[in-house]
Amino acid sequence: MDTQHDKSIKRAPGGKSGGRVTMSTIGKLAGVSQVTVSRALSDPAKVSPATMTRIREAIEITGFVPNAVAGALASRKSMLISAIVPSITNIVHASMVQAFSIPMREKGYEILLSESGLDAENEEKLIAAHLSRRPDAIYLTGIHHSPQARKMLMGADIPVVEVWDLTDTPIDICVGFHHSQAGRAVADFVHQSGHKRAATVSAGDERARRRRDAFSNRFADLTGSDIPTVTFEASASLSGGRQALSRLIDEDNFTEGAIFCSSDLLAHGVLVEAESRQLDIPGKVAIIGFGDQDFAQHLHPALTTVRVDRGDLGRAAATHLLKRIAGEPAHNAKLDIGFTIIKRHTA
Amino acid sequence: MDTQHDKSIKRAPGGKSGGRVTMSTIGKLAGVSQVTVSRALSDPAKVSPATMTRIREAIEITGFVPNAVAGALASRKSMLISAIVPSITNIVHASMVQAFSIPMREKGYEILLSESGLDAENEEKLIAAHLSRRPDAIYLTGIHHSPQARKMLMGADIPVVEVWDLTDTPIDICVGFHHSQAGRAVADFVHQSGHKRAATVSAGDERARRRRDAFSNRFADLTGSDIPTVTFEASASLSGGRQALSRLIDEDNFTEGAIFCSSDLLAHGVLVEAESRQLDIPGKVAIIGFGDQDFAQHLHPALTTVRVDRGDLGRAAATHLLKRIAGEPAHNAKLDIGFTIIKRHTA
DNA sequence: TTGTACGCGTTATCAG
DNA sequence: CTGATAACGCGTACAA
Repeated sequence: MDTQHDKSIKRAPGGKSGGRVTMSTIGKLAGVSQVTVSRALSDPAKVSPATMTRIREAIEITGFVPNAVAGALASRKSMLISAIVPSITNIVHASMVQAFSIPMREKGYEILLSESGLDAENEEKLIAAHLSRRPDAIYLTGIHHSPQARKMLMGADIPVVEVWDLTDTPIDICVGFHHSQAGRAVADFVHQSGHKRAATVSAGDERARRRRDAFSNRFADLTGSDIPTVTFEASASLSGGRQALSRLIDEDNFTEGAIFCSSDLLAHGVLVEAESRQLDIPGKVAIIGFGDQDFAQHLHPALTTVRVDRGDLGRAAATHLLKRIAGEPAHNAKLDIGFTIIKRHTA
Repeated sequence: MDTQHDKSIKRAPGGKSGGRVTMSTIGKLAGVSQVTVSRALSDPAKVSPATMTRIREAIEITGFVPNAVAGALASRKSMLISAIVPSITNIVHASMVQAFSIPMREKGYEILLSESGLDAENEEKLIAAHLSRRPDAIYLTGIHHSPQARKMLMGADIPVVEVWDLTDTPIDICVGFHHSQAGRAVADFVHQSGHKRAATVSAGDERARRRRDAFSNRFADLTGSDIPTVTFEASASLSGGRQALSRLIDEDNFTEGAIFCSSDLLAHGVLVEAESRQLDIPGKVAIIGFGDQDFAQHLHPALTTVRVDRGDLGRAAATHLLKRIAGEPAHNAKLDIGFTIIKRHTA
């Protein structure tokens, strides 16, 4: 169709008006070669102050912005980090990548961010798309990836950090905590608080289920009781929590015991519903959330929950990745960031 | 004499197993040239089924992932969209880019996302960094950018969409609403509800201030009263809201009237503090938030607030950008997405 | 349907 | 300190 555009560009090695401005353009203006411009930008100490000045001026008047695409191709370094998270609107993951991004950005890396929606198949496609941009490293959420994804990852030959979970067989680096451990710890906690019954309210994602199951199994071992559960396939919401408690009460006749929720949001919903039913908290019904979000401590009564330091986690992921990028062959590194049960007033 | 390809492959220094696999590699394996591989990938219909199969096999066994960096350089299309938001952990912006990303991703675009932290100088650096990767378009938050940033943006000659605010002089496309209009509307609303006094609790960012000032000016015009205010330079938080009300009461002797907060989070804090002081809501103290976040409707009493449809906004931004990318010369497009006051039980 | 030649805008490697 | 020249891996004419 419009070959005019192409032509004008091909023809433009000398032209500049509106045409692309490259290092050659700058060089011409400053009376040096393109290579010198490149050096001036990457290592100013290697060019004479005089030419440096002229180059600066040329850049200033043209508004030249170096083409990092060409740079990446030539140097085989993209200064790009690929990151894949389940959802960017989920504060858990948003705050982890945020913490992760800061040190990376300081080192000159940019972040290519995509959302997998917790779908392994979709994640695989995203990994392929990201890998095609030749990132210098990749940040993944969780430890479960399709076989094909793993293969591509290994083949890419770049550092990989898997966060928010732990495994004995990481692709490369792994920074997180054991979700099942957290579930068991909560079970022990509520059992020691004297509760004889328990229930769970959980989102459908794999890690939430793992916490829930670990909790249920441990609590069952401890008390012999069976543990009713409400699971959402959709994403967690406050109203979901309210409905969950209603179902627990109306369908499972659960009117006394501890309720372990897979997120503070769900816990908040359960709390709201419990209050509207004027249940005694934590006397008869105890509620435990997960995540220790900002609002948790301000609810009435303040929410007992499980805290994982997402800032630390993200920073640790960055630190380890940076080391690997720098050449340190720290394969199969595992870092357990742990968790803390924050006892407040709902349990 | 241009046997570059052969040379480069033979030359592969340290030639080990993990040598880079390119389209040439695939071509060799499939018995075709590099171009045919390129075509097979971009337009399968243009190669014979037989070669297509052989190429597929070669790709399969090598785990080849096309190099989009080289592709972008050659085609002058990066299929990359640059996005700059104040903060990724702010649900307002996270949900807008999320909505924006979906249609973009569907069209094959990837998102390069960075956080400016509401700092214009930092934003300028980010814009430069992003522009160096030659994105096909750019998504910016807000309408205030440094002169240098504007210059670079104009020079980049790519579609630009500015969201979450409105101006008569957009760089290119603009999708948002008038913050001052929202502030005035809230002033009218509380005035009509019969309040004779008002106060504001606001974060320090420019748009929040604009809403606050419009509110204050209008309310002052309407009632002649002066409007005490608490402003945070730090990011808004629930505890900030609590402190704000304390200050309003203790320092400004504000015990009756409407309080317009710059976010639901701050409003929640004010609400919590008001309840702990057992103030009559909305009888004596009315509280209006901003954002209509998920939790707003579930608070007790449910929070009256201002809603802006961020999903619509993000999608609209994507739609318009896509059109511009497709060649539509819709310069200086403005789209007012509007806002709604959601009356609930705090005002 | 397939291939050749070349350019995209840098960095890397040598020379000078 | 500066400059040729060759990659980097792919798309885009144009030919065959």
